[in-house]
Amino acid sequence: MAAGASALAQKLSRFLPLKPDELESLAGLEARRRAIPAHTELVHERQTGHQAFILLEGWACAYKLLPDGGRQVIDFSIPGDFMGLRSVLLRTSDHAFAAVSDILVAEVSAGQMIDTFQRRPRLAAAILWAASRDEAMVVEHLVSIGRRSALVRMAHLLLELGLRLQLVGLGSPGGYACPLNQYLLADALGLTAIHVNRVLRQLRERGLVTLREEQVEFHDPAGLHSLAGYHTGYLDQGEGPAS
Amino acid sequence: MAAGASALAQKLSRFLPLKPDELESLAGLEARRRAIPAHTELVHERQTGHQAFILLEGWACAYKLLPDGGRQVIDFSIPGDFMGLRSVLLRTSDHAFAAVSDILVAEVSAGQMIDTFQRRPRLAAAILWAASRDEAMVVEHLVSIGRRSALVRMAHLLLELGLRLQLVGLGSPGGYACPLNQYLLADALGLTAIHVNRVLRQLRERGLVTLREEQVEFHDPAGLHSLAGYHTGYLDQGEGPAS
DNA sequence: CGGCAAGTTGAACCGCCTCAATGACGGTGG
DNA sequence: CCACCGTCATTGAGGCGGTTCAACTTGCCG
Repeated sequence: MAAGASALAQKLSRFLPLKPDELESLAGLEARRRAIPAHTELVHERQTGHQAFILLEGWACAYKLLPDGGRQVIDFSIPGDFMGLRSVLLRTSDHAFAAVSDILVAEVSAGQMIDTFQRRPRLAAAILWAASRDEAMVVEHLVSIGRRSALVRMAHLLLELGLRLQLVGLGSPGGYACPLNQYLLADALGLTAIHVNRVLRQLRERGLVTLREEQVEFHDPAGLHSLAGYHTGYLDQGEGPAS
Repeated sequence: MAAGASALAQKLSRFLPLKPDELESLAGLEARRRAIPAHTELVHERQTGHQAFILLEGWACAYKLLPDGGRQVIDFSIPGDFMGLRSVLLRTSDHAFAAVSDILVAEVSAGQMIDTFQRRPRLAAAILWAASRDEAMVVEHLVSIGRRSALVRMAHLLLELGLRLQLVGLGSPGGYACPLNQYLLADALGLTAIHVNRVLRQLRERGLVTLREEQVEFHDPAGLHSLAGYHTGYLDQGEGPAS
């Protein structure tokens, strides 16, 4: 893989080494770029219009709002992630997207997607693999919220984000830059910001992990894995074709 | 659509009216049938071997087990649902499947799937639409567990199952047959069976809905919708092609 | 300097859990 | 035929995890 390849190209190459013509098609999907400032809503819930985004730089999140004003963050998007791929087939978007930090995205129309899928089946398979992996992450998230304690949930999330970032060349085993504040973490984990604060304190006091000044630092990765009961199976960190 | 068509054919036809040759291919996917008794595990977590199932009759559930013995049900499968579609691309299944009642399934190999996708692009789009819809349901489920009270969660689940069943010709606006016991509901909603019991009692005493002898009866659909803050957008109950 | 967003901490409350027990039902074997 | 069992539903009492409300701090920016 060429140096300087996009985060998405890096990620897909883990599943399937991409050929020059496939990389070219991928670059075509990433051509129509747009910078978006932090805290902007890209897509609102139930928005029609079939287009997806590829996140090139920065962090975003997918979420749903509730009638009572509450918010549930479905997942966080990092460079190399598709956003809104589902709305290419569904009539409307089933959730909203917002920029967490300043971000750079590529807009992809439904037509472009379908065209690429027909002309580049291997690339299509790789993109569907990535989408399946994202789905598996949502499922793991659901399990977290349903059956794990707040402490374990937080540990799990911080570990998962670390692994995902490493796959696209951001972050290291020791930590990573993380623009998420405690409100966002709370809405992701189904907690209040206040309790997130207490949970982070516990993790810090146990010498496991620190989140300070937008930086996550793992002090005891083994201890954290053990606390979180973490196994990476669902992430399928690609070691060649699955089939 | 022909009378007596499979539940899956009924469902897909809502998205895209299927042509005879497409219905034939679909029937081909549903040909290799197998009866499975209740409470049997079809696929265990991290199972390799790329195959999917189409549920033809009965109910099943997808779930993950936790180290502490807990269980989180990801979703329930009803006739016309695919199970394990994701494991066609992912190296291993990211969760387990079990039969809730006695069921009848069709086994579909990864090769068969890929072959059908290449030869019948319209059918492929319809199947991906159904898969996107399933994903949207998992997302809604996540929102429920993360941000809704136990009472609202339960109301939401019972309503959603009702709508899904109606789409494949099972159940009516007044209710439906439901083989789920309180333990299963608890593991789906992130509660204990004991609390499920109390929640069901509340719903009953408020005159909204009853679950007795494997039968759900809606006594006040409007009141239930209002309590659940239910809107059907994410279900995309198909009224013709989306694109 | 004043204002706002984000983080931190304490105290009281409550939704849901845990532990414990009881009842209803169908199946099974003596 | 009935004693026995396992499964499921039901109910009570007490406890804990996480919420709610209410400060107070810190840092940033105009």
